[in-house]
Amino acid sequence: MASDQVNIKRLAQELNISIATVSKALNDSYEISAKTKNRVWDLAKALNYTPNPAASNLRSHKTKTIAVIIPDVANNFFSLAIKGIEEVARIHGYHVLIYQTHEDTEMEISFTNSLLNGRVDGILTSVSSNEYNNDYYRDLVKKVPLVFFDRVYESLQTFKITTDDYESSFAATQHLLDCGCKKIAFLFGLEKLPAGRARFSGYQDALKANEIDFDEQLILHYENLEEQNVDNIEQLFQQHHPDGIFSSIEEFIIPTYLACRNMSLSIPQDVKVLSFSNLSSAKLLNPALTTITQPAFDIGHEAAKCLFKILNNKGFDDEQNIVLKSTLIKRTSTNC
Amino acid sequence: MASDQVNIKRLAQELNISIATVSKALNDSYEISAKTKNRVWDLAKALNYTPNPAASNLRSHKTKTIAVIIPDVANNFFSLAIKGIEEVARIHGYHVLIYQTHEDTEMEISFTNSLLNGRVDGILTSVSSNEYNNDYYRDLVKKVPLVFFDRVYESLQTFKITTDDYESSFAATQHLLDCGCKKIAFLFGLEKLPAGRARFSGYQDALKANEIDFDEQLILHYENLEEQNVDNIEQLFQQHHPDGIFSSIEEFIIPTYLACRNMSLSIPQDVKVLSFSNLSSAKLLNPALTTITQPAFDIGHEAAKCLFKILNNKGFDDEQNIVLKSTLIKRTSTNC
DNA sequence: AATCGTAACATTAACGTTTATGTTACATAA
DNA sequence: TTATGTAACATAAACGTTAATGTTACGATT
Repeated sequence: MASDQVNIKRLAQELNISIATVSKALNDSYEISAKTKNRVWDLAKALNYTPNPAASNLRSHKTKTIAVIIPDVANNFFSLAIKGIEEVARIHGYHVLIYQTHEDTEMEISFTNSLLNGRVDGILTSVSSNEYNNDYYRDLVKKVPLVFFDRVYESLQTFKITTDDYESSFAATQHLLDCGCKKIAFLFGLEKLPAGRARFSGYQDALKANEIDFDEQLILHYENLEEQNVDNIEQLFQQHHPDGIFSSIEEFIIPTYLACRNMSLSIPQDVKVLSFSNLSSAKLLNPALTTITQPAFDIGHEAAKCLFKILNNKGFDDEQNIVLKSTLIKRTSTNC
Repeated sequence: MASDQVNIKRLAQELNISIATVSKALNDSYEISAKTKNRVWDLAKALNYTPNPAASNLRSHKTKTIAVIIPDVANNFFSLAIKGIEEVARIHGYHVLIYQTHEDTEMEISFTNSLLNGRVDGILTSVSSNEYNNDYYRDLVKKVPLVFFDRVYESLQTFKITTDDYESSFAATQHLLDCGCKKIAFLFGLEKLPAGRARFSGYQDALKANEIDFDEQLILHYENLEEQNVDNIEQLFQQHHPDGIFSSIEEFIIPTYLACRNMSLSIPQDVKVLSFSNLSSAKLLNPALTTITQPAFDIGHEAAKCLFKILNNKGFDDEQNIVLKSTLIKRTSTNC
């Protein structure tokens, strides 16, 4: 585009040395004398040389690129996680590719497969909720360095970064019970995934620990349409009169508040509400919402660090589960 | 990793034809007979062949990759924009690289420069707020297909996707005036960028149109610390008693609500508040917040479409400004 | 029948690196 | 002295594509 592209051949010609020497000098090889290295470095800087990534990748099988595969970018949790990932990648001089699956396992697999031809050095993924597809990943982890975060598959030979879903869910349920709730509805999301099931178990076990019978009727499953969720929640109230709402995913918050508003139920007087959430404005809601907040940024940070650990050690038959703690932030919506 | 890598050489051997024929068949060249193409395609599918991106890129100078450079991923506006970009990219079979500048122009330029060696086919960018650096981009747009969105530099020979900042700002100010406000404070962000200045002008001109004197004292500049902003807003109230707040960036919302809460000012009785924002929970705030909402997803969508227009036409000395409309959503925070 | 055009392939040279394998010159060891 | 080791470079072969150029066979044209 500008004048002739500057590559190592050009540098070699100008310095009257071989291109191999230039390459090794640029890579700071021990084979090259300090004097020659400096000549190369100086000229490279003067001519504003940057190596061609395609050529380098083709030859060395290193791409300096990782991929992040997630359900949705426009989500408080995932955008924070990406932020964490991106920071670690930048420190390592790596590039970050983003793919959105829209909770569609088929698309997830399609994206993943498109990365197996050497486009990336590794993959960070948070799996889709619409299906549980352990088999695919069982093979995949053998083919490419892969780290799961938050939404993981179990018993796979790789790194998994999660949060203490069970414990935080138990604690949150206990908090509702402590506030006097007797009939706590559970708004169920991520049902097919370990994360969702752990949250559900925490809820169930907290009830059991307090000798409260589990009531199937108080479980509401997530639908993709916001209005549908509002309707469902209203129906739940009309039929079963819960005095507490435990929302296991952020997507239920707006429907819950809208339903309460529609039915003139006041939070927390008539019903106490809490939810898993990374909503920064939770404290400004009407009323301020009690949340179980996952350390989204840290999860991304940690996941990326694990991936680079694999990339540096080569041996990616390592397995490790890292569990970070979520925080229960008590606010007005669960005031006693 | 698995068995021998499957490449076109392997396909050629198995089919007993030349690698050139395989390559052309895979690319559906007119030179190859239908029969041969089918043999190649069938075997390629059978062996699960996917072309090596590095080799293809090295030879053809096409990367099937675009870069998105933005200040921050964990931001409602930008994450929605990315979502729009990613969708268009997927339709075109392109990959998307993400870079965060953290509002730092130096990092922005560093990222951008690292992409000029053929790593991407084009760049989408929303520039940092900490500096106005037209010069750099004046050269850049000649070197690489580039599309600006939302935060643009003016008078550059390329595509720019923006929103009607001036008009929506004017309308929002008019709305506050219509609700009876006499002293409207302006919370100023993006001051160095055309977007921020247009919002400010819209505010000023609306005042002028209503024969209200502009008061420098009612302007508050954004600080990076949330608490600092809270303090500043409280001070603003104590010293100048505004009856309306026009926040030109989303980041002022929480500080504004907190300041009002701290000072026991009730919205909208004591002061009416509105803000530029893509906060999905705006309607659930206490009180529900009137917003000027930018079509973030559409902006990303449109920006990506423009970039692909450039990539397909080759001629990227085209210039075009596309202006999308923001929406003023009136809610309780500006009730009369 | 000789010529030409062209469909359908093959040969081969890139693209810009990295790296395995030479090749020197010179210091050191035997 | 000769052999040996090694520092510091050069040569050349990959990596897996694409594309410019060659080749062949065969039907159409004159």
